[in-house]
Amino acid sequence: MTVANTDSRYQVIWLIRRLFRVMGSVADDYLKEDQLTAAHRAVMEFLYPHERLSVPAIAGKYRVSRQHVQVVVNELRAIGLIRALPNPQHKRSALMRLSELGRATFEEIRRNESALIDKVFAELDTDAIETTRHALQTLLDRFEKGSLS
Amino acid sequence: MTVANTDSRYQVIWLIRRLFRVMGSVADDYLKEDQLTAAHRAVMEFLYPHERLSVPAIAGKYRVSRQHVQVVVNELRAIGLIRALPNPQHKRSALMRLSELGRATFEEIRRNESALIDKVFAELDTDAIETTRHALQTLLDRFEKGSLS
DNA sequence: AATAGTTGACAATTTACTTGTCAATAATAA
DNA sequence: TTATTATTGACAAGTAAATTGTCAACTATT
Repeated sequence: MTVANTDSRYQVIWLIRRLFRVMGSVADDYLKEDQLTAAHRAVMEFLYPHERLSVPAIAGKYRVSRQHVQVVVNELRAIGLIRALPNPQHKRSALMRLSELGRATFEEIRRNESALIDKVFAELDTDAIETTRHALQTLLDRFEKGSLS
Repeated sequence: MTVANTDSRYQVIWLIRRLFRVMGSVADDYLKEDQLTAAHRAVMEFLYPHERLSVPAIAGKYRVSRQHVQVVVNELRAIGLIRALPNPQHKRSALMRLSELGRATFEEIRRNESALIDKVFAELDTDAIETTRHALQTLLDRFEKGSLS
């Protein structure tokens, strides 16, 4: 036998790559309406559930360099989507949270995404989606645990 | 209600993004051993099942610019992983296929990936994986059909 | 034969980051 | 307390993987 034949597991990995690419191009279209990038959106995603996080904390969660998150956060502050709160734990490192405008903008982004999600998930039933979600979460846990040890 | 609460469908999308990121950093590690990039690997993937494709044909499948594929293909030819065959349909645009070395190299890459796949999929049973594969394939079809219309 | 489209090559640009450095501030150990 | 070490924000430079633009050589269409 040469190589494990293209089994379902391998295809899952390949599909994730393809999906990311095609999703990226679709998602960027409606983000551009607000002059935002995927990185802006990702930071807002972390802050949306009423989180107050410092820049280094976001970088830790997003697994991206602190300096890059700093730039993205500064841009979001400059256009008023994020506000800084004093950090009782640390005088230099303020906590970030979404402004009212930021929440509204993110919710608008989510509404656009929801419409798209309704379309692309239309053929799949609840059980299949939940199984998929659980499988992907398991994979992510394994990748993160395994690759960083 | 403000925005659809983070349901499974939404999490599936989010997980695909996260997985792509973490997979990329892992995958690049073993590709580097052969001095290859993800783009080289992707082109080889298209050619592996004994396909003979012109550069524009690969670009169409990979959904990447023709010019970029051209560069990647040229590099693969330069290091002997790909060979050009005359194209009966088109004199200028040769058909590309993996060389023996190319096939062997790609199979080696696959073996490395298989070892990793065994680890990360260990906790998931066959049914869950197949359900996930089918769901992701459906999503990809929908995204590709929907976004380009 | 004339015109329009495709292809390979090359260059410039863009995007989304990383890495490096520095001074200011904070945390920790003596 | 003081000395030392680590963290943070700001800025700069570099990088990888792509895109877009252009051109001449070919190929297809009418």
